[in-house]
Amino acid sequence: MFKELDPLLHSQLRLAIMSLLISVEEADFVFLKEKTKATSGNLSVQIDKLNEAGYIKVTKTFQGKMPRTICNITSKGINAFDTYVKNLKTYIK
Amino acid sequence: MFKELDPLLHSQLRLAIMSLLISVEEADFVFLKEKTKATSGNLSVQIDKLNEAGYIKVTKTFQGKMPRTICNITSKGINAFDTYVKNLKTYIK
DNA sequence: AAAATTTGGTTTATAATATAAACTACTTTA
DNA sequence: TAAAGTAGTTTATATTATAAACCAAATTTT
Repeated sequence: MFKELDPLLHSQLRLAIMSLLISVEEADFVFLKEKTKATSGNLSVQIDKLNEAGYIKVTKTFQGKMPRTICNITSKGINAFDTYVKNLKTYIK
Repeated sequence: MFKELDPLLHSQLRLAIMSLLISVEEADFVFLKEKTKATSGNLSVQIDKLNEAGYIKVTKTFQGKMPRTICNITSKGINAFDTYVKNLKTYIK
């Protein structure tokens, strides 16, 4: 019947982040913030959660003198996203 | 870009309830409980929320001597569900 | 016919989550 | 050098989801 929905992905902002990362393979904090229209605080927290779950990889560098946070999706993340979408379809079909 | 997801529908259990009601047009508490595998308490609360939003109509009757709670989806509910699905696709496409 | 169990729920307490607001540290501009 | 901007993080709070406890009536068991 209905499949379980990964609670980590069943969140509007985290899903948006993953959706972006799956298509671009690399995005920084500013880019994600613009695209998702999220506040910095919310974005920061949700990036952390995805990172801790191993769904994305976060690299903190400096662009000249300014900090820069780069995110990439991992294969684990791609997998989780695909499964989430598959399971979601049991609800909306 | 990404469309807003109705928070009332972006919940695993409420989405499952709506998904069921959209296909059967009438279901009682026991049926919904079986199909969703939810606990009674959780189901009771979520039915209330959908009812208060006007997404479903709840009718409490008696089946012989036992109480029976019947739920139907409303046209407002059908609309909200359709919009939710449409908006969701901006994330998973 | 009591006692125990089941049915069909509701209410309440608690844990988890999302989000905004406040803050930090540094840089650039006036 | 003071004000404003950038790129975030931390913390506090409001919301949500969920489970546990409860209730009233019906049914079954002993």
